[in-house]
Amino acid sequence: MTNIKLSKSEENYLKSIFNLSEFGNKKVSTNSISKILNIEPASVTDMIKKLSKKKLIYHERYKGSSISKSGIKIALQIIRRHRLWEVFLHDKLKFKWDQIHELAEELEHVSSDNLIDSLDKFLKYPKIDPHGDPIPNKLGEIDFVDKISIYDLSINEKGIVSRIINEDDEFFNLLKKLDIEIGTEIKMIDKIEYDDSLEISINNKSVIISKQIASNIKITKI
Amino acid sequence: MTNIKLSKSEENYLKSIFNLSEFGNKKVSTNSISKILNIEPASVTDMIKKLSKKKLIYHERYKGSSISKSGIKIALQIIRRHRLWEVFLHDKLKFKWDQIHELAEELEHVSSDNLIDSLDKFLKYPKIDPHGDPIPNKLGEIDFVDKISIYDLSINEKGIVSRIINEDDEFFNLLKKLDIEIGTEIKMIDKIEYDDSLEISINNKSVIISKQIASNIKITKI
DNA sequence: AAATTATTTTAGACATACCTAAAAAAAGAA
DNA sequence: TTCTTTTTTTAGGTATGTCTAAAATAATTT
Repeated sequence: MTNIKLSKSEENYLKSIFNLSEFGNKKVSTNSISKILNIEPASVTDMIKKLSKKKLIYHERYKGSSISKSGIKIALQIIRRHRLWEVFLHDKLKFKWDQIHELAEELEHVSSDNLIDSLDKFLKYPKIDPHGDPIPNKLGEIDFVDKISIYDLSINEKGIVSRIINEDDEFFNLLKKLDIEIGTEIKMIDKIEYDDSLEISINNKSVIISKQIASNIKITKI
Repeated sequence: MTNIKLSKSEENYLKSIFNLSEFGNKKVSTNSISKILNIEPASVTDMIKKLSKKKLIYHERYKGSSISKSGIKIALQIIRRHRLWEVFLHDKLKFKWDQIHELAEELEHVSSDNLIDSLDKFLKYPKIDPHGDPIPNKLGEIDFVDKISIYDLSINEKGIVSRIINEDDEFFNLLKKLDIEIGTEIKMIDKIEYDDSLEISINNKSVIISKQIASNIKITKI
């Protein structure tokens, strides 16, 4: 493996490009990278040239960028590091759910394979992070689990909360109040056509959640 | 507290200057910093100017630098972070003794008070790192323990290994073979005048260690 | 005390990763 | 299709942290 050590910036760009590309399937515009990283488009163009030269992405002038095989491989390792640190921060250091992302963003750039593999072992090889996102293994492989919208449950069907998409503070507090977190069992009681809200049961208590909340929660059927 | 966020480089310089200054008591030469950090003296001069402007050190042209009160405060926090990560790497991730320094060197620059305090709690507020060096608390206070040379034990007196100074691989392997690590109980059996070697007892087995080895091991009497 | 050597600083460069302003190309609207 | 708007790139600039070569100062030797 050609293991060139990337700078923190290069890693951040590569991760963003990977995320925007939907697993390498879509071309990514310069502007979209600019927006995600909060860096001016002109600077993004500079970095695109740099990553292209390293064959981590392909780029055609004025036509957007796509991530290469080796780019994907590296991006998955960065994501692996990020998510393992998130598990550590949440499960071991007892950080709240909405505080771990920022810290993991720093820790992910401390990149020793040895360190990450030991951390993985220490955490007992977790498959998902505290947001319900899957953690790539050493080889970059991901266990895909069928995640469906909460809407896809029929009346009286049950599911387990497996991913919570939104990350802001208010949303987090709301979910806490509702006793919803990753792993929570949910049963569909009723679908209210009028405003697309849902009546669901959590720990045998029935609550009504709005369309907006429901659409940010993914589940796996059981 | 004026909490200016320092760059990784600035932190490394400050830590080195603190270490060279013997707790702020000695002036530090540009050349000594240069040697420790493996950076040319000209570059060190540049950084000295920068840290002076921030009042973290004092500097008189051609006369050396000394670290300020606020510089010491920050240096101790960097050292705290470093040593806590070392405990984590050693005790939790099971890294060997001689591998932890390098990794902690990276992790120490991820500087969130919240993170470090949580790590401290998770590790149950350790007082010393795996090398036996004391860990400053949140306020920068250090528990000084009387560390004496192994030579100061009289015949039949006992002590606990509390610090191992040297860090190279060979020395580490030697100590492992002798079953000596931080916390090991040692009893003085005999002092051999001829070559200043010592006969000591470790776990009831008697061994002879050379002057060179003995001088790199500190103990506390019990 | 003068000469030599060592240390420290200045001066001028360079790479990285940003920026702004303006030009070039592509996309959308009239 | 031509005009307008949006996107992307180029050109030139800045701060950080490093470098080398040369000058200034301090320390040591003769």
